[in-house]
Amino acid sequence: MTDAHTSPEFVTERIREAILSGDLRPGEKLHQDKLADMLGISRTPLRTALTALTQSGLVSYENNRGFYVREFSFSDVAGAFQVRAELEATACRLAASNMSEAAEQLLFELVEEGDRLLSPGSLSPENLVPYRRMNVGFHTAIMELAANPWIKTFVESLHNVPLASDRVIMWRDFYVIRRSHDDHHRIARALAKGQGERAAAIMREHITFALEHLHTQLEEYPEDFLRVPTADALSSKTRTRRRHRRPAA
Amino acid sequence: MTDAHTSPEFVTERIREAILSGDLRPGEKLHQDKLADMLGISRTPLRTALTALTQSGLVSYENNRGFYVREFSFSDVAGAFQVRAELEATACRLAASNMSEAAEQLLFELVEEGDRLLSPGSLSPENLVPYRRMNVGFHTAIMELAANPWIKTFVESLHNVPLASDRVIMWRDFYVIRRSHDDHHRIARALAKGQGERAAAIMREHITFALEHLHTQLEEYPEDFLRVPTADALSSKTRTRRRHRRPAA
DNA sequence: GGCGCACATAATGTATCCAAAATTGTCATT
DNA sequence: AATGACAATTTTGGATACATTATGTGCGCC
Repeated sequence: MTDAHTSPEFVTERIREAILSGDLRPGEKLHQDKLADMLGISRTPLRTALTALTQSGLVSYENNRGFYVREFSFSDVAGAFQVRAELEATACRLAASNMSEAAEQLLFELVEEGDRLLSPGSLSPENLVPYRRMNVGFHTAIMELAANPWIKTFVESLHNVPLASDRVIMWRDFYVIRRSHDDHHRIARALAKGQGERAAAIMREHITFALEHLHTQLEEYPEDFLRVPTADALSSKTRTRRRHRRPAA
Repeated sequence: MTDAHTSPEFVTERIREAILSGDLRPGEKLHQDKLADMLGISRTPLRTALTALTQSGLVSYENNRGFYVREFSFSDVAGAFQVRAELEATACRLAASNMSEAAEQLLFELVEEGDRLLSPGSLSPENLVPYRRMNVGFHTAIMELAANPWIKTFVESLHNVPLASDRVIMWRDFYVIRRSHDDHHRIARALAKGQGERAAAIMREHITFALEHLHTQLEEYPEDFLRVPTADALSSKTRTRRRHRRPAA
């Protein structure tokens, strides 16, 4: 079991994963009875999960017509990168004024961790998850140093936009990764020296380029991004709940 | 009546108003039974409203302990202004590339409307609401011209931070308003000429100054911001629903 | 007299039930 | 055969009942 304590919390995460991973397809109707059955809960907690997801933008809702997996256009994705670039650039600017010994050290440790993972000259599949963790950690650390909770909040919600999340990255071309991690180096150094504006500029470009690169990748290898939904990804491990049954007819 | 069609939508708005206006005080416990009774609905739609408000940040929630009106520190408010300044500045930069005849005209009409309202040399109380509408309209128009839905989404959610919303403004000093509206003039002109970077700079300062001014106002006239909750602001106009009652006690 | 445990109470969380709305399918009419 | 109205069915929305978790109180024990 995960450490989510109440079922809405739990199933929210579950459904979010299903949507981001493509198991639930954009536009698909989220049938309350069926979903509740699959997840082994009743409709009440499911509905709270769905309204939460609606607010966070992953799900759309129409009055008396129910919930649907929200569809994102490429322009939505592009917009998410644009805003993320600005927000994280701002985070750099702010973080520069809040640097401490400990903060500096944390950033450099993360960067070194990245160096270790990339040192073989390629990113092996088993290092992919650690690298992603390092990457998320680096960006998160800066947003926390910025000491402005809104930045982190909004960036997190942008990570809910399917292709804008860090789960899709460009592992095809090692040079791109290396260069991207080089940005991390420079950002860390700039922050350590209190060069907030410089760090911001590098960060803006760091993210802007990621969008550009995603765009070219999408055109060259579109199949990489069309996830085929696995059959019954949502069926719960717990026995499927026995539903109310009328005595007889 | 508002045009909210379903009861969660309706009561969400109702509770949001109550919180932003100060009728529900920061930190106050949101008792489900009592609130549902006051609003004349059952706990089910109330809970969906509360989870929605939780997601949008106005309400906090603890597992099995219920909902509370979220408390904001001044630093939260300041952070909201900071981020809003960046987001709306970005909106200007983007809008500059999307200007059309109609867009230009819309902005100038809004600015002229503001001129009319300020022409008496002071802002009379009955013009306060129209001026606020004009102001919101102006900022919204630019965000829409930016054609990046995330900006508008996030800025709207920042307006949920009590003192960061446009409902609190500095009507004490007419010169401040006049100068603020002068910013609108310059922003409109800059955008019309395609000077995105200039518009962005003005907008950033426009909002940054609003924070600074709020800060000084808070120190000088703190009583203006301590709203005394009206006795039973939430009791519904419709007859209060008769709740389940135990036989006797 | 203070601390802690146990029970009572109250409030939250979830399931079920009922009502209202929407969708679908059928039939009659043109 | 196509279209529109109407009925049947499905599905959602809301209310209530039930279960579970927190909390407050009192009693006993140390």
